Amino acid sequence: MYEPLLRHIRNYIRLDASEEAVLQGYLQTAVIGKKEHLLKEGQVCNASYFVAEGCLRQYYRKDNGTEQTIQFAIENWWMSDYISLEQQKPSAFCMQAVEQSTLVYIPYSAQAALFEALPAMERYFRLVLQRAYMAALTRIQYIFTFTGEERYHHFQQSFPGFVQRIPQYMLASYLGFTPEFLSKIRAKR
Amino acid sequence: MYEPLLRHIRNYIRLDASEEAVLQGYLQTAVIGKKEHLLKEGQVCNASYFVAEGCLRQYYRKDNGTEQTIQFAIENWWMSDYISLEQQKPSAFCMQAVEQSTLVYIPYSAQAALFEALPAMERYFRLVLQRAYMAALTRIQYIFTFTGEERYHHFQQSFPGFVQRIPQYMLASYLGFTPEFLSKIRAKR
DNA sequence: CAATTTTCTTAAACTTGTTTAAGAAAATAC
DNA sequence: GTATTTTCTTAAACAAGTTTAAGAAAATTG
Repeated sequence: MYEPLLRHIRNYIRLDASEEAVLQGYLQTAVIGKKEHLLKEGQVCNASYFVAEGCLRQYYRKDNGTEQTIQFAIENWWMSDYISLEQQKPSAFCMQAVEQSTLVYIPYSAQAALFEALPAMERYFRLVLQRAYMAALTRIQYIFTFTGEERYHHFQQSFPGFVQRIPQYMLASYLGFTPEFLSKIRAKR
Repeated sequence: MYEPLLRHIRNYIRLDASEEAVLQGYLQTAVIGKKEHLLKEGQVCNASYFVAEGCLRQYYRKDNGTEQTIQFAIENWWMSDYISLEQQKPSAFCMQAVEQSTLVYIPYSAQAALFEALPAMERYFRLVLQRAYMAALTRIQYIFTFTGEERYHHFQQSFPGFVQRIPQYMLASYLGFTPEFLSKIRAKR
């Protein structure tokens, strides 16, 4: 169950077998069903989640009532609302399973002790966050550089197969347009 | 010269006086004039820069020749292309001083040794990157939730005075629209 | 301070994507 | 396996923001 995460960590830092055992002492696992929530707006986020299998999304509700997806997390991605987590304040976001998902997570209550016990994990998360940050900037770049249609085709090429896993309205909002417009794009082909 | 950075670090971790002295051994400072570049597209990024005074921006050139600003860094912000830095590959971005700026920076050549000498700095950068990542996600949220005009007014309220420090075409591209449209917005008042 | 370059403004025609509303197709629940 | 809910499609009128082009105002340079 922990193996996907351990494999991911090994790409960034070296932990010996005893350290990996210590790490597992601070982790929890969970299987969450489709459409179940890990976090609802107004709640305090109390863990960082690693997707071992499945898919999560982070979204919020706009004034007009529609849901705006701001991120997906597929296999080997971490997801959390780090602002809410770090400051223990209510989140503006929701986190939901797009499909049944297997998660490994660090409860907020265990986080500080984990970093004390295994300082190398600070580096791991520094590098994970560096990547996530750069991915977010790249996304901003795409939003400003390409039209909605171009972003859709690019997404489809970058994550072939993934488009089939999620409802189109979620993808449309992630790409920054309406489901109606996505239908229009698809009708062209 | 190092004081603004040391003050910033003290918000996140504790370093004693001797550790702060060690830290300074890995840092460099520079004063850079308006419009000078720290990085041009195609070059490998070779440092992370902390703005002690002044303002930097990160941008790239779109196909149509216009410059798209993706980030500003004002006092107490770090800026780098972490992808280019970490992988030592050519950057897609440019980094430029918007006004004369005083910088403290970590040369890539010193980075690994700094983290070995002061592991607490791993935590500092983990937290700095966490914030930067969340700021980028919040920005994506704003882009999708508000119209250009709303984003302009919101930016003006969030950073009063800053709007006066930068050319309008830079702000327009940061906010995701043309300078002509910004003129239109301003004409309304 | 005169000359040059950079930045800002205005306006009309145009493009991209939204809104509204209705029906069709899939998926899920009972 | 029928009923219900969820998701997807179509189309027309509309809104937000772009493009093009020209001139005006500021800032910078010599």
